[in-house]
Amino acid sequence: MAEPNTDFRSTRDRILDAAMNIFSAKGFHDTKLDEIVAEASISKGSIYFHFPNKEKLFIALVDQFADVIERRAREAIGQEAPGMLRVRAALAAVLETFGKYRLPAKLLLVQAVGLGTVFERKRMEVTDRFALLIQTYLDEAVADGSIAPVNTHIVSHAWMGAIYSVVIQWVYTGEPSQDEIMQALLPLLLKSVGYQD
Amino acid sequence: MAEPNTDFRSTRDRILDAAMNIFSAKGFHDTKLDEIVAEASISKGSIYFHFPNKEKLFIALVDQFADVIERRAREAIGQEAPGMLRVRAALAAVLETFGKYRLPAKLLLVQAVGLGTVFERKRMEVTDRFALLIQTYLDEAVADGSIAPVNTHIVSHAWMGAIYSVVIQWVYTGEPSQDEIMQALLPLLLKSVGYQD
DNA sequence: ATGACAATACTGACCAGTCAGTATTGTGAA
DNA sequence: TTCACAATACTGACTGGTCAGTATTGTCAT
Repeated sequence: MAEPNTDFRSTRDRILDAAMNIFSAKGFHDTKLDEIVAEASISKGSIYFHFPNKEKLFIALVDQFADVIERRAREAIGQEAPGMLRVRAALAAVLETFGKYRLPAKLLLVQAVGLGTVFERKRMEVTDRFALLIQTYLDEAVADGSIAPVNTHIVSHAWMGAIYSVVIQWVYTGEPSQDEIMQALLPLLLKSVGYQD
Repeated sequence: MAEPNTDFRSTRDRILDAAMNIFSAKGFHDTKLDEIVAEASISKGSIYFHFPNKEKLFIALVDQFADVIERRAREAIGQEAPGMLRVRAALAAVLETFGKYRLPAKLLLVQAVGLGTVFERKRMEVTDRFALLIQTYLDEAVADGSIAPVNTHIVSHAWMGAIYSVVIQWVYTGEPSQDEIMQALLPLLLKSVGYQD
């Protein structure tokens, strides 16, 4: 009865892949588990073997991607001297990572918004995690005199929002290109705290 | 049989009020029409007398608020001389309006995101409307030399995102205060295009 | 033969939307 | 001013499709 498994990825990974494709395209509520089943060529029972429910499956995807972004940002930072260069490197890493992973970006920035309270908490947690990362290094830059004092809490959230919205725009329309974004957005953000390359 | 109507607002307005309260708190999918019915003290049929379906009711609220914001921004602009002062006035007006209307702000910036294609189009339409407004006056400011040339398309979207995300943060936590936002965010945005008060 | 994993048919709670009927208000003819 | 009728506004019990989650049985590697 069971087809021989000609696809050597584990069932769990195939579920995650298919779920990413469909969730990111159609959103949480408009995605039927049966669609994921079809796309992944697995069985519905398998989903419930690997994940407790639809919600947790979705959140697993969000967490997965949030981890990737944060790891990349931290790696980029690690190679830079303290101060504003670190902030710059982190921003560039985040932008690059969003650019490299369109679907996860859309999942996190669009599809994970506006679902009930449970998801909202998760999304705030992720957003705050990034904002705090930025804020930390901004504070550092203020402390060592790279930039003049600013409300780093507001700045970090404003930056996140700016990045999010330009990335979302790009995810939907493909415009502006990643290059343009990098060349226009990065200086814009840095200038906003009075820093010039 | 019918209770005497001691509430003189029209039924339609009561539906809109209740819908705003509940949609903005719980999101589209987690809001049951029966909850709106209870909150508004009307009948389910009335909703369908005044609105074709749940989706259109939600969108009516979004449109209503988008109109308010745009009108206020245009009013603020009308009283300013051309150039960067107009941009500044529009930003201030938008921020102030978001501040004054917490629930609609949350509806538009959070609850209207990540619902399927229909809503997404509406949300992009609204966002683009604002972004274009800003972009127009930014272009004006570039033309008359108030600021140096920039990619006004990216700038306007980045600004929208920055405003959105700080406002969302404020909607959820009440922090930072509107005053702080005004005093930190406005200069930040203006500085990002090289303009000093 | 046992346990990990997979396939499929099935269930039932849920809830948007319906509709036949009632109430209220408006109109205009006698 | 009153009655007949119409148009509009509102009611709430009911329905039917949907889909997350489950039960059951099957398979295969060790």
